[in-house]
Amino acid sequence: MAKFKLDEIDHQILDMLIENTRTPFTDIAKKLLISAGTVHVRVKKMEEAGIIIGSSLTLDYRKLGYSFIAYVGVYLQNTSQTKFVIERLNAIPFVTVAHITTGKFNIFCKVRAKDTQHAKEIIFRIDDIEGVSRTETMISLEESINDKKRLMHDIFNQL
Amino acid sequence: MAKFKLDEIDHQILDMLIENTRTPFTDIAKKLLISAGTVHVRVKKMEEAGIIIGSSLTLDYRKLGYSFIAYVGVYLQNTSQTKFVIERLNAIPFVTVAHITTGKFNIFCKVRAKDTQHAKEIIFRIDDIEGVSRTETMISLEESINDKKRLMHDIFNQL
DNA sequence: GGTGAAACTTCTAATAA
DNA sequence: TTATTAGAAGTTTCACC
Repeated sequence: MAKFKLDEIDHQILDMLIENTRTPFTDIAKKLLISAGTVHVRVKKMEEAGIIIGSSLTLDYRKLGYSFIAYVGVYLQNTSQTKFVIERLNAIPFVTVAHITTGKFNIFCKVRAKDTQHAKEIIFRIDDIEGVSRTETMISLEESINDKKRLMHDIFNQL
Repeated sequence: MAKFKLDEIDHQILDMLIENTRTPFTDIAKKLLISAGTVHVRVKKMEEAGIIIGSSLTLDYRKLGYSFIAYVGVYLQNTSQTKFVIERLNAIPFVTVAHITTGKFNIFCKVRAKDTQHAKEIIFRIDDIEGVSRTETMISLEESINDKKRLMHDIFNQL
């Protein structure tokens, strides 16, 4: 995967858009002392380059009644079953993230649920997938850090 | 945390905006056979209710040279150190997520890095935090599932 | 609640520098 | 690459259902 070169202006534009996707280009232009047209052209280029994949809303799932987060480590009987198990995981509602991993677990996933009862149902469905030998659940008591914006800063402040 | 009641229209609006935050309200209105003003008012209400917290860009960090993802389980010497350790974690660049958890680990975090060398530096910084007894790293070989959009569907298709 | 239209703001593409 | 500009498009408000 090729590394794409962004300059300071691109960085600032991304910074403002990461904070709020709907920031008007005119506002960005004013702040960076460039024209709105330039902002438009640069954003378009970053989209074409595939740097900007898309945009999404951040919702408060707790307010929708979904306050429960757990990470579930999955042990497989055999790694050849990985692809199959991922497919099955993908079909289980409320499994929002899954990674194939090295280390302790073969697959590692994130579950969002209403409460412990609801989470139990989801985790049991994971346990029941053919090829899963056992799972280990880590319940989140608090999401203490979750900061996309800072990652951008970290990337740009690297030497 | 109170549960907020969203109707089918709100749901559809969120669905379209989760897919692309910049979807014009006029497009949404056309599709849902309501007026753009209504879309505007409903979005504003969801923002005021705190359901919509904000919006953010989705970037391809691999294209920026950051292809490495790892999850790090942190064991503490004593849970009373949790708050302190979280603060320290927050000061380490490229630690993008951290949860306080029950189960195996006391704290669980996600690291985004350039490569294994870079990741090593970050993980060593985590190991060095006072109060951390040891860590366990799970390297992501593949992010197989990561779907916010589906979560919304799951929530709305619940009985 | 919702609508439709007016007033206002922003976007976008073409042209020019 | 960037700036300007002007027409197109989108947003937001408001009087009225």
